[in-house]
Amino acid sequence: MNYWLMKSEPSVYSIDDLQRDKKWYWDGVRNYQVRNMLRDQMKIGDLAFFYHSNANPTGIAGMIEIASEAYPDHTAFDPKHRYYDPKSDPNNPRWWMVDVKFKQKFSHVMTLAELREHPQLKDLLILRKGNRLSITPLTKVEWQTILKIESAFT
DNA sequence: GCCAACGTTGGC
DNA sequence: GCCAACGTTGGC
Repeated sequence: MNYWLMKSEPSVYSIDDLQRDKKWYWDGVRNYQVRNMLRDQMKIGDLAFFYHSNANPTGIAGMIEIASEAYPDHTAFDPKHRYYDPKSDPNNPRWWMVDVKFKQKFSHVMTLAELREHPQLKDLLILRKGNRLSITPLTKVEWQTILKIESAFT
């Protein structure tokens, strides 16, 4: 069982969209480091926080579950799609995606400033300067700390 | 909108 | 293989 944090711009796809859809595919990963984690380490049943980036407010908006093994990201094959990549060959796909399921929407968006207040989260990758990976792993302690912060609001 | 940080591209 | 130029991410 692994724990993740997955970023999405809510203007593209938000926790509310996933709550409506129940289950969706996580497309658009176009970074090799993220691709490798998604393809090689993500397992069905892993849990992830859904993070809203480039938003107001930005922060953790809810919890989701990985619902499939990785499979080829078909949006890379579609010339009309915003995530099209001519270098991804259907016979040897460069980019991969997983399915995700809605679990829970947080009572509030947990901002970076709020996360920074907790010493247990000092090594959280998204708090590190310059970290731009759209998917990052969390330790179990980090995962539980964030859940505990959230539960204090409910 | 600004800009720091980082990834990718391509000339050499 | 180096590295400058360029593009993208994402907080603020």
